[in-house]
Amino acid sequence: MSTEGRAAPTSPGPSTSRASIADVARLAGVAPITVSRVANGAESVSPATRQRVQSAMDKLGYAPNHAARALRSGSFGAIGLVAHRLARTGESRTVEGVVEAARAEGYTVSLVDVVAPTSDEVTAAARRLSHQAIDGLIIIRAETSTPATLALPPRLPVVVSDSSLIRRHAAVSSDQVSGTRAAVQHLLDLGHPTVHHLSGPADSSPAQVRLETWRETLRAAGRTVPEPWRGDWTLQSGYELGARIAADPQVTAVFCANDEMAAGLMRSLHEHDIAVPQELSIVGFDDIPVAEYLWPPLTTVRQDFGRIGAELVRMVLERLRGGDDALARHVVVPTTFVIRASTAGYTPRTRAPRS
Amino acid sequence: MSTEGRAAPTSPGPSTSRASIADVARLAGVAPITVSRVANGAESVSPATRQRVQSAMDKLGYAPNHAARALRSGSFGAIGLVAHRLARTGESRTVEGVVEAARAEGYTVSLVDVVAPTSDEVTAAARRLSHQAIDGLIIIRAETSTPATLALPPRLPVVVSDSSLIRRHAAVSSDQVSGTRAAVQHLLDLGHPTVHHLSGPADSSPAQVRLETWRETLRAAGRTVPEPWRGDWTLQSGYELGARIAADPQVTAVFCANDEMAAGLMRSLHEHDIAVPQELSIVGFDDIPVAEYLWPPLTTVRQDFGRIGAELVRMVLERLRGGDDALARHVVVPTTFVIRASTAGYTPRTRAPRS
DNA sequence: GGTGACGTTGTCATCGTCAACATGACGCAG
DNA sequence: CTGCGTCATGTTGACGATGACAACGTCACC
Repeated sequence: MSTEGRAAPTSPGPSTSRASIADVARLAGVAPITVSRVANGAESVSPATRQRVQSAMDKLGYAPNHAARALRSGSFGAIGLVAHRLARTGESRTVEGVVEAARAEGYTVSLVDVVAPTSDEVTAAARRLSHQAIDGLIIIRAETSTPATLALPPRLPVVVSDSSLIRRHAAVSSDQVSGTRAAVQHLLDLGHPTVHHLSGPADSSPAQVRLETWRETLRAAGRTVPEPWRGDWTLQSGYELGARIAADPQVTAVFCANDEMAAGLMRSLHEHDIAVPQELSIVGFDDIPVAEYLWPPLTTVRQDFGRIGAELVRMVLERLRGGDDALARHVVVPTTFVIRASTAGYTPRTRAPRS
Repeated sequence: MSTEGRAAPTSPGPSTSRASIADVARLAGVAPITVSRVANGAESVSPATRQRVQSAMDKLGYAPNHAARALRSGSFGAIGLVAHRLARTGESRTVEGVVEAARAEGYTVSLVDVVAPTSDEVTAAARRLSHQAIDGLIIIRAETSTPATLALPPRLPVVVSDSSLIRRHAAVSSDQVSGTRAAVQHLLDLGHPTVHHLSGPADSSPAQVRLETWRETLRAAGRTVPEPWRGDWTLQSGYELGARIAADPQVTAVFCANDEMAAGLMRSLHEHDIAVPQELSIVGFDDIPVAEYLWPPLTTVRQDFGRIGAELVRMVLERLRGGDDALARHVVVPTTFVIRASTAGYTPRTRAPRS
């Protein structure tokens, strides 16, 4: 009497008490292990038994309990992903790349975001995730200005993208240097005396790289390096700085650290009646979908975010399975310089800006 | 001799054999349950013991095994999320909303995408997820044209967004009807004899709603209903259809089913030398960040994707905890009509299009 | 000094699955 | 008819954490 039937769901959480392997076994009149064998493609089960088990499973709507399976096997089939502001173009496309690559490998992705890209926040997020069930961890654009050591669970494979953590962890990054160089050189080749820069926020590692490379390229060409303007990646910041850029007739070429700021800038120049590219050339970065359809179509540096995502997954899984330390620690994904119509040969700006 | 020490990690997967609660207990000289108590904020543990356990945990880098915890408690602390083409604006912003809301509730999000928004694909994705450890499921924009029943695990709370599955599952959707009506009415109020429509793909439920509402609004106003153009949400499709729209001098007002297509269209009209809004008024849908910075700034219907994401999470958790069936089955999130500069009063188009 | 209350810590059992080993049935060669 | 291999199926136990309950020590109070 005491062992008969299933106990009422008194103790465990308010969970969905789904059918377990034992229920199926009872209904099919077999041992639990047989059900397990059927559920897993299985080795040697007679067709008759298999059939009986199968219909019992269907009848009860049985789905294997992943927690139990993970507990038993020690692996979860999931990769953790920490991102910041994931609705932004680069982020969301990288996330998409990660998710697609993970799916191809039979993994799902556990996503958490951080409110601010500080070291503490990322640590907290990683901890939150490691309390979750994950086999590896990907951190996208951890724009920590203070690269304190992240307190991560030991033995958890970690791969980061474009961040100041590159030195401490395996990493995937875009070839920002080549992209930036191509962009700046393109403008110089067009005859512009120098190239101004609308940079990203100071705490962003990619922004720093683009800024540095821009500076170096100008220096290498023996040009004067003007003071850069500091934006925050948003369209609005590009738009607002546009007023200052319009007011300075020295500026004939601007390399923007991303396409959004370039778009905001172009809009502002429109309003100030400055013709792009006749009076002022603009280059962006990222190649967001709308870049090609702006007016004029934006010359920019294309990043292959999908590939970055795929590489991130590949590296995590490599570490997961191999365990070897002889693995590549840093993969660089090439960028492509795309010339459209927002750049043109140098001509001095003559017209006074309209206020 | 046989029972002493831990067995070499022969049997279970190649997993990271992290320290277990037993290891910590041994090191601290206490029982496992005490470690458990310390790990969980705990009730009654003496400061001395707590301290000892804490340092043992730190020393071993202990992190609780979530699989075991989930197995015991029956809940996973994770919400499954199925999305399609998640790098698109609406999708990525909704995902961001979901992730933020989930974090606030202490949940993480398990993300999978589907290659195509078919019923089969979504079912497969959901199954893949339910093999994962999730407590509830959110399906974003399942644009199934054939709303066959999804074969989902029983008792798994499911909430969908903007899809043809609305009838079968709890749902959150934008108030597309009001938004569309406001957009079309705005153009009619400006004196345009009728309003053309650049619609989304036929298999998209939101596209259908916008199309239907546009049609009804025109009918209610007693206007002729022109044949709609069919796009596929992309900038490119808007751009390509732009040639035809430019060629038809009857067209003076176009309601586009999303901002991307509107942007593509505007670019095309630029090239055909048709002035927006003087000769042709355009309204978009979504209010993507760049909409405000296009030239001219785009009049559009703003969707509150963040709120949609938050509502999705709220409804899933409600179902998860309450279990009551007396819960709201359908939440509508308001849209906002944002008037900018891409619409103007009606004037007949006189100039012949260029080419 | 004995008794009970309380606060701390431990024992046992359990969640669902699956690897390892054990058992049983059957067939076939010698 | 015996012995052994083969295949299908069953039994046992362990993965790690933790709820229920028990046991222990300490202290206050009568």
